[in-house]
Amino acid sequence: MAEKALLVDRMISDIREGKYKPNEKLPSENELADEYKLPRMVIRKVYERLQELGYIFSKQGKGSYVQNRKLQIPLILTGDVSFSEKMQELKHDFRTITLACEEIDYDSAVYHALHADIGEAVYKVSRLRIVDDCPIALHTSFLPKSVFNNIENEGQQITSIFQYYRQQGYTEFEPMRSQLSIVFPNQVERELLKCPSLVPLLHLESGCLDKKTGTVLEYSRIHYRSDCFTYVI
Amino acid sequence: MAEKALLVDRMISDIREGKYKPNEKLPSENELADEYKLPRMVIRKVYERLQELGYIFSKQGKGSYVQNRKLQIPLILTGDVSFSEKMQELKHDFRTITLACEEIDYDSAVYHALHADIGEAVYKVSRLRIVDDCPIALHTSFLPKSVFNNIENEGQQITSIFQYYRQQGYTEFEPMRSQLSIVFPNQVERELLKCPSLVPLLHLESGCLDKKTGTVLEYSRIHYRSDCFTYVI
DNA sequence: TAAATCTATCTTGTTGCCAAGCTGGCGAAC
DNA sequence: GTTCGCCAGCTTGGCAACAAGATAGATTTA
Repeated sequence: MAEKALLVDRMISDIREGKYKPNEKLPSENELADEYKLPRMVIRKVYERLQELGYIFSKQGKGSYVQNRKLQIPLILTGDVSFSEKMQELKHDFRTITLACEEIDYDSAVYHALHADIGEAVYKVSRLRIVDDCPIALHTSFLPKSVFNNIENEGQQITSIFQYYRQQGYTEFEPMRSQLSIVFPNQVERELLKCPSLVPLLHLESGCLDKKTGTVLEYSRIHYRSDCFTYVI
Repeated sequence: MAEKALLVDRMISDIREGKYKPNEKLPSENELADEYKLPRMVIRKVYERLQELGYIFSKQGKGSYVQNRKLQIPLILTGDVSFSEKMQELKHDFRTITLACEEIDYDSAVYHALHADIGEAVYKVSRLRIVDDCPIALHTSFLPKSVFNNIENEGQQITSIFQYYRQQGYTEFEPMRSQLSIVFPNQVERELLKCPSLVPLLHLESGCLDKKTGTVLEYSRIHYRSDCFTYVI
């Protein structure tokens, strides 16, 4: 089965180097099987893997084709510039869809990060980041009602959290230490981000403090598609 | 085929939550197939996926078993503390194996990063980082001979690059801006890091300057196993 | 001639059967 | 009683034959 992994590596190199162009038809499974003297099932598994990694797509009865390459956006991970501002600087067609704004049940991890008590109301604001019509990040913010007391009405309108801070009178804020990890998308994330199951997501957990009072304004979890970004730290 | 992805998600949750303990035998393919009323091939694909993600292993004639979970090491990505020093602080059994120290042919990316001219000699030092007998990172440093003129003899002995800087008289240095991306391991990386093909690697590209003169001391590429770390930035 | 239909042959997708490996139990041999 | 060997029945692994979809060209039909 090492043959399979080797062939996958090779095909990915070929696609990245442009030996196969976007939308170009790849050799049929039988052709490749003959060429490499391997059973067709091995080639099938290679093609299935390439599909789930997002490099190709296959159509029954027709063949397998190279998928269009994704855009590569350089993204500054540190610093106190908001996501919206970062994107607009890069002159991409950027927009945000607010998926939900609702009060959540008690969750120890979230409440602990916000320094919130059990009784306190906390709102979850989920937003989908879309660049050039391609969903590229899922942004979930947790906001305490004690800090943003009209959140249930205003939450839907938020596109940039930093802008919202300023509207609420918090002009100087400070990002908290971020935790970064790599995960694979679950079903909901696969659907929202329109990505196959083997596209790793860069998961960033962070928060934001009010500089004056030290109050925790926000705790956030962001999932970035790792195939759309190069990150700068 | 959505059934497959769903089952994979579910089994991963079950394993992470400890519903299946390490080395515990999982239900046989036929048992699961009967339980979920799915063809055995679907279950087979689920188990194959879990294998390549490193969650389980299968033995022909015996069954499928839960893999021991990997250690989770919090790793500070920024800052000017060396990898060796970071590890020793965390009281892990840490060691480094130097795989190679050799002059490289001209490579535009490397030479550009080092501000080196075409004629100049550049050495590549490859090191494997091992924590608790588990290889967890592959560290490739590119060092110009003009800065480290006895590198061909001393390269094999380097375990900590920062220590080597100091030995060579560079006492104050400054990390350059790092680029971060997510990749899957190629064959060499799979073998060295002893990881299956679907463990994402966190690829960190960086460099180091001498603070006094501004000379580029080093350009480095590090591949971390993403399943062994949580990163702090 | 032109349009419709059929068919051969290519593609990817699916399935069921058999091979290979392991284990425990039964029974023959000593 | 003990040991060895055989075999039935489980496991995972692999493959070949078949199904289903697409298409181009020949054939039929109006």
